[in-house]
Amino acid sequence: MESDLTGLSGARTLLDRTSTVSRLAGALRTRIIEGALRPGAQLPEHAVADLLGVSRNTLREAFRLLAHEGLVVHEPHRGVFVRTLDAADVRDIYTTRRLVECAAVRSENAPPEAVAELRAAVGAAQAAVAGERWNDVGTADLRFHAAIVALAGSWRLDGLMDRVLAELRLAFHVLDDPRRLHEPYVRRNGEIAALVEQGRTADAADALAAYLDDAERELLAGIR
Amino acid sequence: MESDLTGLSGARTLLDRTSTVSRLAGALRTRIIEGALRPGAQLPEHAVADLLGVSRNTLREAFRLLAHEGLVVHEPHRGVFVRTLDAADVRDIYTTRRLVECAAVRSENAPPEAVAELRAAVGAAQAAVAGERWNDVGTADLRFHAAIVALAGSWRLDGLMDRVLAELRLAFHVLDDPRRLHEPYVRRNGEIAALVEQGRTADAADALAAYLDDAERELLAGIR
DNA sequence: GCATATTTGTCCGTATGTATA
DNA sequence: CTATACATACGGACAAATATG
Repeated sequence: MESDLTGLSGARTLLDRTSTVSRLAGALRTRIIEGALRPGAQLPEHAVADLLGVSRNTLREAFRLLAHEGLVVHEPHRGVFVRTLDAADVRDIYTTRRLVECAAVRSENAPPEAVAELRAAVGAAQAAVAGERWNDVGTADLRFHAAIVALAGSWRLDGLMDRVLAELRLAFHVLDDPRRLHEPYVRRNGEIAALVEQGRTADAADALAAYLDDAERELLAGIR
Repeated sequence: MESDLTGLSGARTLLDRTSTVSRLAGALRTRIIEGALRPGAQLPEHAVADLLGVSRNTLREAFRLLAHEGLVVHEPHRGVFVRTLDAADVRDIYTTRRLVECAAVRSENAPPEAVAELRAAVGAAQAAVAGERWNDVGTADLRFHAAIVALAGSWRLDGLMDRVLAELRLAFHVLDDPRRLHEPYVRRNGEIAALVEQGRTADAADALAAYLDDAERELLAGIR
């Protein structure tokens, strides 16, 4: 198994204030979801602790958090690895997304902030597409879907789904063409946002279900 | 990934192969869920580590897991405390439950095991009521609702909701009368199970929604 | 299949900072 | 305000498991 730590260079400056474990987990989480640390890469305790200037004990606490989030896997006596999602994981994530997102979009009295956030996420995605910043397109896409979940008005549900969507980014990183993955969905996000704004929640739920089916199919095809 | 086909993995082997941190977290989780450690109680590192015969570093790793599950709260430089749920938490949990459980019960091709588990949970609850083991009644109740979620067929969703239901037990422990809390719901669980078995999923979802509304109301009244 | 090196798992001691009586 | 207790974080140690030659 490879032990590629290139995504950790220059990390030291990010670790300045607040709790060391939180900052450590945050720094690793950012590098994982942005793809700097690729799925399958091992994170040896000694090497990572030295690189980031923390003790092994502190690093292990951060690893526990990330393992609990599903971003890394802890293999006993073997070490910590960036999670690699398989086809079953992708199917499972989309089963969860279909259930939660389609139910959330039907919510009766959705928070106005969440509706506004929908529109904002669509705008960010369009801007990212115009600038050909494909990683940002993916970020805006997931931001849109986090806003969909927020329509339900439960911050607990928001937190749960944030983690599921973060996991999903692990699947993005094993694909070759980031453009083909996200670009067609930006338009569909806009259509769903419009339906929500018009109060046509049932239509929005149908559009969302079709969206998720297509996205799952394409992702599964890309994963092989 | 673990495929143990030997059938020889007895308790000793199992204990040896699980990490101290996992067992530690499990022990603490059990004590919190069962109410032996009451909401608001502090868990001083040194005392708990000595009591359970582990090092503080190991204990801190377990604390990180439990904090991530929401069973304890980590207050900077003050320590970890068993979580105390307020009314907003209860409302939030029930918003999540309503969305997820009512959607799950409508699932088209639910796994047969989950349907069987529904019936088994109802039986366990009835037996616990007969034996006046009120804590077990609560356990069986949550087991029933975990089975409801399992109808959706996503083990990721199962894990998310398991944690939400575990959190909910924290609210039970601040109430006085455990009997009045759970007993009336055992019958309603049985009715919901019957509706699911008959394929009347829409009726089951309605009954479930009414159940959750009542339970939330009663819990909020008890919390004051 | 064996011996060795590496890494993880766990523990301890300690220095420092923070909150509280 | 001082004193005390506790959390935070570090570094070193050693056994056990795993990887390597």
